[in-house]
Amino acid sequence: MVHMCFVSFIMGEGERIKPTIYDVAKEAKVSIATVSKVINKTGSISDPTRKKVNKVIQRLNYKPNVVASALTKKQTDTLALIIPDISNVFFSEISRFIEDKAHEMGLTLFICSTDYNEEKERRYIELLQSKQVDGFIIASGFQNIHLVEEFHQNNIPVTLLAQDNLTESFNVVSVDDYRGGFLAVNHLVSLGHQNIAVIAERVHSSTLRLHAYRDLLGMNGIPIKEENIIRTTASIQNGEKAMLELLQKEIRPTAVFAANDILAVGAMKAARSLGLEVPRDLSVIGFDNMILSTTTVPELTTVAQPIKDMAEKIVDVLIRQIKMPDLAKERTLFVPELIVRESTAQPPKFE
Amino acid sequence: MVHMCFVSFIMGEGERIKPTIYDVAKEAKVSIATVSKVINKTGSISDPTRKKVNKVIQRLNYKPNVVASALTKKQTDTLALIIPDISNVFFSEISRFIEDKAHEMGLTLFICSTDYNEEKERRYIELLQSKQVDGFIIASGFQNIHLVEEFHQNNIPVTLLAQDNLTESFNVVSVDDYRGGFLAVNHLVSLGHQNIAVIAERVHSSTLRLHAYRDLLGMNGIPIKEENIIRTTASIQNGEKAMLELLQKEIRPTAVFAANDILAVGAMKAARSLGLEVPRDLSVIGFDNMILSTTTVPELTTVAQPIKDMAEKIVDVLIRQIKMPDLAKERTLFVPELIVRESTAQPPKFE
DNA sequence: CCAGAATGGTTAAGCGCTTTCCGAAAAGAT
DNA sequence: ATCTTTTCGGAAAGCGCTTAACCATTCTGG
Repeated sequence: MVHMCFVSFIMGEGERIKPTIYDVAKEAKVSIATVSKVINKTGSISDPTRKKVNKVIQRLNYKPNVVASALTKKQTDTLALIIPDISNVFFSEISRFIEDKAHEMGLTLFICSTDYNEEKERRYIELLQSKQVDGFIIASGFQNIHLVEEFHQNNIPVTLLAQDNLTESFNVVSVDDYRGGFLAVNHLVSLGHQNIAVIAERVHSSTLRLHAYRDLLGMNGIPIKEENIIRTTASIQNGEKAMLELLQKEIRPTAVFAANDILAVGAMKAARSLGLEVPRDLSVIGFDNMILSTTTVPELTTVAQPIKDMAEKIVDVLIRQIKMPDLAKERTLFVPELIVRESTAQPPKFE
Repeated sequence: MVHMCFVSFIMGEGERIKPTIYDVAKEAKVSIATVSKVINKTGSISDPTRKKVNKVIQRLNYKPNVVASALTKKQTDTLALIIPDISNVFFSEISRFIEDKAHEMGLTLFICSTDYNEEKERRYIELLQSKQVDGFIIASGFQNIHLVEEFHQNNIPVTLLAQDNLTESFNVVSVDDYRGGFLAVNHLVSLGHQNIAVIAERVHSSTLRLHAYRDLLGMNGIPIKEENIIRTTASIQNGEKAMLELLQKEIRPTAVFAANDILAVGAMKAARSLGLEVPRDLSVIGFDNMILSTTTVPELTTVAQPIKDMAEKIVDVLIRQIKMPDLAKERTLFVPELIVRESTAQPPKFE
């Protein structure tokens, strides 16, 4: 008799209906409250009844319906991660670390790609609010920061990843972009480069990296030529196009600082297509230290972000904010690291 | 008076409480049933009341709680995508297409990385069942297919992506791996290669590609040397290691078929580290046509999968299965395409 | 031996929605 | 003018769970 399955589990077509907490309670001859308590390890339940209930749970293969529990607890244990594009390696790598950390903390993640598109941003944000996610992580590249401020004011927990905003105070974790830009350009300058171009994205973090570029050139008495600075969006093609344009100049740059590795790869392709050799004729430095930077020939010199640490930190910060909404907001800046590989060298000598 | 916000929306600390359907109903002086009907466009509601209700919804900035509606409708409009690793470009690219298609169909996606690890697979699957996802997409690389069979028998919709299984009948969409392997090896053979190595993953799809290799060599009267075949898992390092080993032989292969682009990139690195030039000394062909294959020097010849079409097809199939569970299962095979770039050439001539 | 404190378990309300069933009113048919 | 439909909207049950409040034991110490 022990393993008999009772009638309510068999339907017309032989379809199995999922057991509910009521079924478990009935089988174990206790109330649903008791079952709930053993599942959640709350209240005080004696050892015998706990075992009894657990046995029934096993036998019926009962899985609590967390939709129902989310409704009562007003908490879904679900986070939303909003990024521009999961197929961009930078975001997929960091997403992976965020997923792992979230999962470790018992949370599940919706990952949504918004393509730098305000309409998609709005649609996803509304949808995810409807889905009652417990908090949002907004990654760099989010366009309509105003949207975020909106629900920030409604006390919905948000943290910003590699993205800052001055009009409202958010929790943010980021790499120190200024410092990263500094490291990159300083590397080029100390190799002897004077004519350094920049290909940067049109996002805030790139702007900070660009500030470092200007300041550093200034500190070294190197004149800044605006036509050496191109802003675009991250893609290999765009990097290539930008570099082609930069190499078109009468006096062409001997080095280029690409604000991320994708653009750097494009730059290398452009150089190659013009018959230039990297790093002999052109030094290239990237940013992010993505897997890409080790697959190029020559391998790419770049600036690494500690994305695993950043990922874990941002989940921690978000969870803290969910639990204690009134805590003061904080910014955490991680320090980047220069990774010297093969794509940078001294500038060619002209007599 | 029009924009007055009523008391229940202001709490002690100035915190706003989300309005519920009751608040809308009260404000609009209708029943909650009516509000529900205008939101879902069900039942029959006169134009004036519909407008009235919508106006209140606007004013209160009401967003339906889909957790509650999921509980009553027993449907979460959420899908689970289980892959080995989102930071692997192949999976992040295909995930992106799946996300887009799912979103277009009104569904949200949980993307979960299981690292070829049975324990993680089990944990995620159980969690997601608890979260009441409407269906699963299981991508290639899933280890414990037995787990899947289990809930397949519980009538939980599952479709397999680029993964087949013979013991149970699932809906599957995949590329025609055998044909893809055929295209790749045939390309090498017709360039004149006789000594062709293979680096393959330990997954079913790679096995099929390997079958094509064997059959094709057989058809061309080329003897198959088992020591030319290495099986490993996908990573640049593993590709490199495998290639190094293959190049250690007395008579070394003149070409290698890597079962995916990641391994191919590793193979190219190995060749380069031994001072060999691709394709002059070694032809390399990959599989998948990932973005990686255009960033290498030389660019990688590979076999492309129509991943966008596959992604769209698989969510269509899954949705169909969710709606009509009793339909017969089907396999959809997409045909791959050879993309010739720079990494393959005729074998070196020896006199 | 009994008041008071633990301990172990139950009852019942309620989370925010969907949906069936029903009744009233309006519209059409005779 | 009366009867039948149709249209519109409401009442209420219920989805599967959590939790506050409560009650019944058993345990403790004076």
